[in-house]
Amino acid sequence: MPELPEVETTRQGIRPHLEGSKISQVIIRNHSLRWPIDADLASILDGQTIHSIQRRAKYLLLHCDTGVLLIHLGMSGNLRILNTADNDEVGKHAHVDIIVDNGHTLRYTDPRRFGAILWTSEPLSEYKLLKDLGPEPFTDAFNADYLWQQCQTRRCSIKTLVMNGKIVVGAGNIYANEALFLSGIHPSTRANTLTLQQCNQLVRMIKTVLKQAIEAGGTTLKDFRKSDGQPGYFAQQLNVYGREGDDCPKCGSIIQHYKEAQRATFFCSQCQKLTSA
DNA sequence: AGTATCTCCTGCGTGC
DNA sequence: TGCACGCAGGAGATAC
Repeated sequence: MPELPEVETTRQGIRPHLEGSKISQVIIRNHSLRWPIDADLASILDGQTIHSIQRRAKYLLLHCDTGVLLIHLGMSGNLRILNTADNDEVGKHAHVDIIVDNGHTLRYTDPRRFGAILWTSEPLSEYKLLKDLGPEPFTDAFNADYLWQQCQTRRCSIKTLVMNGKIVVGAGNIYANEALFLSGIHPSTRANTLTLQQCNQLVRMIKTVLKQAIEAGGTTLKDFRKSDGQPGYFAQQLNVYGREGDDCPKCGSIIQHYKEAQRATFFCSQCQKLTSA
């Protein structure tokens, strides 16, 4: 399941093959993603140059001549770089091919179709899906004071808060679990009861765990593959996520599992005490 | 404004 | 072996 590290890994993988290239053909086999793909997308993109590929939250942004192509991988989306000449077998869920003039094809595959491919020619700062997003986790804007301020007016659990893209982007379920474990904070702790010191620790751990995951090439649980088809290796570094019943790597207690706001939540009851309800 | 719930979809694991 | 079923999950939409 692609979270920020997986999206960033994908960006780094596809960028060298696409930046500066010109789109020569777009094949859309299935328009039905989370939102329907623009019926005119193929003709809009035809002949445009991909100038740069950036990332905002979990959106990949392909800056073209007259606008930006936004790609979200959803739950099961995946981008691969293929050699156009190879004529690779088109899988059941290979919904879109973007063929460029340097011999490469960008193929979007997404079994669950929770992802999105959207076109916009308006400034990104005004684009609906991006304008209300919180800071990127690696920027200085995401710091202890900021998080603590955000916590003050909210009674939701700290795990829910951290996963809220309006607070900070990129901390999905896996990494929220991991960062809370490394911070020694119980996932159900009410946000407005966190101390500044806890916020400081949590901010540092979110940055740390996301950075380590990017360095490992992302987390491959079921279906994530990097753009070259290889899995990421961060799953081997997970302390609590998916490890219900295992020994806590810090203290040896048993890792617990429950649902917090509909999401699978893992923690160590010794290392992550609930300080207040 | 903040929070909880619903929703999209397919593949996989489980139990019979 | 096969089927029915439940579940996972990012994040926008919707209802309080």
